[in-house]
Amino acid sequence: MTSTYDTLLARLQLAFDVLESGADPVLRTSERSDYQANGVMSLAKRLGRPPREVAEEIMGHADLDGVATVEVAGPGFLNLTLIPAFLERQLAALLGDARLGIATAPEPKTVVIDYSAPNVAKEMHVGNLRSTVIGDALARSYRFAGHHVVARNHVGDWGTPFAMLIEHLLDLGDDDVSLSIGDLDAFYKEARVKFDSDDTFKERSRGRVVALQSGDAETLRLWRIIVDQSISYLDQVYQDLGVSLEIADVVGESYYNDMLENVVADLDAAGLLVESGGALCVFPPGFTNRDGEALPLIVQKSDEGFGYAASDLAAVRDRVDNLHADELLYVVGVPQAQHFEMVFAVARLAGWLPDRVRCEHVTFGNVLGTDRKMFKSRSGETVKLASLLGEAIERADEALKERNTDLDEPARMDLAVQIARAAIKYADLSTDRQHDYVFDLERMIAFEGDTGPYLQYAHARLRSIFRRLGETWAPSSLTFALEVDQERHLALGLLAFPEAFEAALAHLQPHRLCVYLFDLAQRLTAFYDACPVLSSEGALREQRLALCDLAARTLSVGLSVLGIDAPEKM
RNA sequence: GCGGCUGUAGCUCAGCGGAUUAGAGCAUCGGUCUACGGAACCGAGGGUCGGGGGUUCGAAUCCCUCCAGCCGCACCA
Repeated sequence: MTSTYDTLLARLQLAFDVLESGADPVLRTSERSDYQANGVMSLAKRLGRPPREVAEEIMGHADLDGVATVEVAGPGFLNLTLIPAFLERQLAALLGDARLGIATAPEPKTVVIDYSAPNVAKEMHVGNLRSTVIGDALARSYRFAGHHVVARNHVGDWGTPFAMLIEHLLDLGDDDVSLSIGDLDAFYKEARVKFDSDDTFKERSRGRVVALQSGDAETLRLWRIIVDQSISYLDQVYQDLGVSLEIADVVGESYYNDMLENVVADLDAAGLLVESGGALCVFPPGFTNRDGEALPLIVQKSDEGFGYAASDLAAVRDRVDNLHADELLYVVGVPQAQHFEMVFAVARLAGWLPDRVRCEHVTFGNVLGTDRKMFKSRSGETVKLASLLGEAIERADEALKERNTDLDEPARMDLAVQIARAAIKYADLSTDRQHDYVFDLERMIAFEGDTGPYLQYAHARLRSIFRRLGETWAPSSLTFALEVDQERHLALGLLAFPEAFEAALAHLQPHRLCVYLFDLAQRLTAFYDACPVLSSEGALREQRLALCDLAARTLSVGLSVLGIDAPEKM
């Protein structure tokens, strides 16, 4: 089906084109009417004509028969009101559409999304939360839109830290490995302490780096042990969190080791490589350091080791050449902005990143505590993801107990997990990802307000209607006749799902979808209050059931695209 | 110093390709229904959109400047 928005846009576009080809109608949903087109204002300015006059003229050209009525409002807005028959027809089409009006991409793209990327040797902590949650929401959204998503979990699994860990493992003995690195964090910290305080240990580690990078068999065997252990731990965390990343998506720094020499050689052959202070660098134009001098991207360090710039460049090549990416997305914190700008610039210079490939650093802000400082535990340590989720589950479970639900223990625990994940993910996704946000478990897990659990509850309420219905209800071709304001208001909300979804995707801003879903939930509860469903009769009852069905499906799909569960009961 | 980001109701946030009375949630106060669905709904108060200047018929939104805070600026990723 063609979405309501697209239908209106197409017709307005024809009218705008008459005055200026390609002029954007700037069509938006409106509080004053159903939709409004603001594009007249800027068009009038370009044309040097009075806006109202331009608006009148466009109105004359616009063929909106049977779709909407238009009036010029204020200085020159076009306020559009859908004609009931059209609205009702769109609704009926929506009812029969499993995708709720969202089109499948006509030209599916291969989108490589780099996200999560924890350090393999450490336990996952809040610092990994946003990349993981946002990246997963984007991955799911792209998949739903019909694109081919390749998730890349670019874990830190190489270099000096690993040499250090290997030496530590040797000290402990590797016969009972699961025991010795059972607690990853402790293991890492022990190694770190030795590295910092023990010069012989440090020396051994240095030597071990060389052995690692040159592919020494025994070293690699030990490395494997640590990495495998860590990855299975990571996999558990992703499962607990309900994140779609799989073990196969883990393609860490180590993967690119064999490609690094070619990166250097090819940059050199392209005449881009410059030696500076013993390091091999590329100086992309436009980057300077604090003294105003050209800033290098260091590809190979003076000790001949490779920095992360080298592996990032190798990854670009691999993703473009071997994965045939049309889009590269890097969901990584904003502190790395300059690094990525430089990597992308160098990749473009080297011809590894053709113009046709969209390449974007998807940044995000920090997670803050309620004191507005970086989120830390009471004792000042970084908070582990597992304990964060654990606390959220506990709170959710307590809340469920209070509600005195008839759930048995395992079912209640299962539900608590779904609620906890929703609370944490929604809080992260519902504000503009570029801003910092305050992590306040109490607020985010509340069942009232703009929270994940509230949306889940809105969905569950709808599902309970169908449960109480007793019989199976299937959407059939209905004729709608929306007479109550709240019905119409809800219907308009349902019709607006495609543009909300597409805006979130186009701007890589999941919060736009969150804002939409919360608004829909509010329309829904207002409808609930005003319109009895089960106690109404005949065609009215069918119509209201259909609205409930659509709302439930919209919430369910919307949440699932964000990576949030929509339980049937709460 | 250079570059980037942030500053909107008591609190947490939307809105920022300029435009019709600046929105929401929480909190506060006041209501609603014989609550099949109620963890609901309705309403009210509360904002010189950090300050100042500019562009414009019109600025929270664009430009400049100042203030406050955060981040990055060559061999750790």
